[in-house]
Amino acid sequence: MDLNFKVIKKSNKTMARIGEFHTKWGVSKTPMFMPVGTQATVKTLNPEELESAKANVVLANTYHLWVRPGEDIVASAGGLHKFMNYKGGPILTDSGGFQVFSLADPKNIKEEGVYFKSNIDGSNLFLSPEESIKIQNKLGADIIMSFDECPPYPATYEYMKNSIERTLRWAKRGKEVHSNPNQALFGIVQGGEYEDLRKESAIETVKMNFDGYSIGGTAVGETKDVLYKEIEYSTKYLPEDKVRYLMGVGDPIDLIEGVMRGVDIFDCVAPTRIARHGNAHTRNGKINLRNSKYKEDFTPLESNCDCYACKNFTKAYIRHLLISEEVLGQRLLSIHNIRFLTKLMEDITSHIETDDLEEFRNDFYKKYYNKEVVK
RNA sequence: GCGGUAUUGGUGAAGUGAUUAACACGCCAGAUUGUGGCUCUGGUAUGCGUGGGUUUGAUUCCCACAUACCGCC
Repeated sequence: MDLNFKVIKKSNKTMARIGEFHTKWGVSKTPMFMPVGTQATVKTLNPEELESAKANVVLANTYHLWVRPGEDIVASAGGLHKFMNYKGGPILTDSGGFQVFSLADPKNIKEEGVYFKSNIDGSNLFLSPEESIKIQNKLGADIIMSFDECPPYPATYEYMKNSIERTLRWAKRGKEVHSNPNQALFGIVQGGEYEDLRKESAIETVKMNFDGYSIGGTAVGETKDVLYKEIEYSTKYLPEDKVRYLMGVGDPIDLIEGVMRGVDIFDCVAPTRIARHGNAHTRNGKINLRNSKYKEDFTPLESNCDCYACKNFTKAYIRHLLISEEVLGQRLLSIHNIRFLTKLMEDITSHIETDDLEEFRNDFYKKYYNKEVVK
């Protein structure tokens, strides 16, 4: 399915752009951050809370839903949206590629697919590109991903070359079996830190004419310099009129840098994971609410934030909840962190409008890290 | 009043006549990037009830005192 992506405004200074795409859930505006709901739920949050944090697209994971409860059960429920009662926007499913590679022994990555062990009971499982797409067809998300290999970092040039070529063959195999016309299918660019491989991967993937393009294999341990180059090496060879999705990146500064390099959408577990571990993003940096200095701090996480947590609760209370292991603490921080990133994307958008995103970046960086941008 | 037992960090406790007093919890701090994770990694008693004594050396042995608990009158 075509997402009818349109670029509304382009920066004259960077590759940043404002755009929108369309699904039956309406218009989705980019640049956008998508929270992750691996097991058909954004951990600790209900759909109303997601909407209150201005989430639009949410992610779910093919691997997890395949092993439990199984794609047939989700299909019987009427698809992911009905199963999880999410009406706030589109759902995107990851192919399972990333999970499989964290569970598989590298030598069990074969041409036909990947052999690995279940994280639940250790049983032997096999996932192929065709199977991944078929599962995603049944799960019924609006946007689905090709089954790719997410190579480790660092990987040798030889390894990476073989890997991207296999990922290209897998993309083709997946596309051939894709049978749900209501779903947009994305291809995934790989190639690690090697420009020529990113280029080859991008060009060959684009030739297959997907509904959008993902940039994968990033944020796997490389430095930020390398990450930004990987993004550039990829977006450079991707078409203007298709959505570009940088997978797994969610550090606030990386979102800005990504947009400046032409990325439209991002996802990341970080805002919800760090929330569950007691951390909150603020414009003045990340803070750990478990720290004793917040014991008597009766101010909100951020005084100018419009999220439910900031409008109703204090740091001292949230700290108390976290220390007492009350789940509301994790929930309030999750709401705040998601809203922090969706608000960041709104600010990025307005600075593309005024075409001064670099200044915004510098200012944000200075406040968040309490230092000047290096370079 | 007499007898017995006990007294180790914020808590529950282990332990030995002698290099850094175990472990757990708590507390303090850090990590976390297509979620195998309410997870992981660090730090946390200049001190073993108080005062004496024995000894080369005592938290560990002895004495007194204090406190607590349990018996008995």
